Amino acid sequence: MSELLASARERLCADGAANLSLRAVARDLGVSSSAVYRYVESRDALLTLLIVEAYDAVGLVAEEAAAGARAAASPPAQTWLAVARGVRTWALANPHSFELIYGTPVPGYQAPQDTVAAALRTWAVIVSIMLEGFDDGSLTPAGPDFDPDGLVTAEVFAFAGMGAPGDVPTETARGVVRSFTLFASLIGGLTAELYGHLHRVADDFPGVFDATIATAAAGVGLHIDLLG
Amino acid sequence: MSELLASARERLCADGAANLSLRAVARDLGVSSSAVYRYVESRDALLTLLIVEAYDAVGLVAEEAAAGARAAASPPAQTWLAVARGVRTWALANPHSFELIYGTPVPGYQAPQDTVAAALRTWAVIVSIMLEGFDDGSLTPAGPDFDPDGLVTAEVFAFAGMGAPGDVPTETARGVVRSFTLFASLIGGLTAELYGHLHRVADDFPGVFDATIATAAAGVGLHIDLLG
DNA sequence: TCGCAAGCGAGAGCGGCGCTCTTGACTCCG
DNA sequence: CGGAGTCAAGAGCGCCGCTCTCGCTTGCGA
Repeated sequence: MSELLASARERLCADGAANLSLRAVARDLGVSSSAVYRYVESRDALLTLLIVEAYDAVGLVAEEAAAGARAAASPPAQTWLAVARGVRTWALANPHSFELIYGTPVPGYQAPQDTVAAALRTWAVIVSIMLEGFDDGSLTPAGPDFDPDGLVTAEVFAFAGMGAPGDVPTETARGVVRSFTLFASLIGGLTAELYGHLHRVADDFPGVFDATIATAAAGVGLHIDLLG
Repeated sequence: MSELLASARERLCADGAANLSLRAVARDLGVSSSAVYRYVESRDALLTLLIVEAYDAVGLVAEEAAAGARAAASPPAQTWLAVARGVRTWALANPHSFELIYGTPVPGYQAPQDTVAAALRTWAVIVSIMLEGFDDGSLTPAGPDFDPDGLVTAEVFAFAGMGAPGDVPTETARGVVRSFTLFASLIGGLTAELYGHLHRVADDFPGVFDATIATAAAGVGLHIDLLG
């Protein structure tokens, strides 16, 4: 079973998610195609396993980057930059895994509950950075005013340890909503780079990525220093 | 040929890009599968045609939204909001077309020159809004300082009518780089919403989208009024 | 020690796919 | 009337996901 997953990972790296073939994995293992079905229910189930692995991998990368930055006493803004750079490095090294989770969903669509827990790890890192910014007062949003009521689910506030939505100060709730911009700029920036939308547009990809992340973060209120 | 494209569009809407089958299109047309190869070289070539159509469609939507906002004498920030909302509406109505251009590239990768011209339409809209902001002085970036030298290609400055990179003032060049954040937040926000990353996180999808766009735009220097 | 059940893999087979090649019908023009 | 060109159909190749049946092995209770 672990051999099967290893072989599938390899195939994924080589051919991409769309071309991942159960028969090819079976051939790699020197086994008949039907034998694979003893271990995995279907091709989609195999993909789901790889999706969970990918979520865990990117979550781990984000956690480690954040921990490293905090160990160096970085302010929240620099911690976020470190996380974003870490995720980018991972995505460039594992483009097919990135596709798997942030690209087009392959089947009709699914999202079994297993994937949700793994996906939360990255969100947790973002939330923790926002909270850190609230606490040390370095969070000074340039972002717009808006009414945050009803935008996000109660689960999110509970997840961030803020209690019921009614108990959350308006400015804090706005901060939570704004944190989506961190996520969106990260996914969007990586999508643009990996899928060729910067072709003939950007020359210095890491530089453009940093600038994109830092500009979006400035709207959120995290002022990243790119010159230091 | 036009019937073929129409049928392919229909199949795309129904089944998605990954499941678009040349044989199915042929069946819809009441024609043998081999007959389709008279008109289109391969499945990928058919997809490329649809990709160009999608780029043109989203470009047109963006242009019309910008024109409408300008006709109403909106400031650049509100024009950008109108464009983003227009693109979102289009993406929700045509999710498979959105996937085609901003999702995972289906084949190895290609990007024939045909697609580049169509893709530029959307960039042109973004650039025009930025220039408008420069001109009327409403562009006040909260974004970080960085050295913009060498980040973007000379083509971009030429495309924006700014001449050679050496002639562009540093702050203007920074603005051009920052405009990538508009693009990234748009793609990232839509990716997150369409591909289920806001599941159990956001309640009010249009509201979260607006807030995301406006927050990122604030970093760029376009201050969108969401309350008015 | 024997017998049986459970687990496992191989192979054949189904329908569908992209794509190619041959064959035959139809049209147009010298 | 006859050749040339255009077009579609059909068969066929190798691939895919998936199912089913059939043997082989293993292990365990009698």
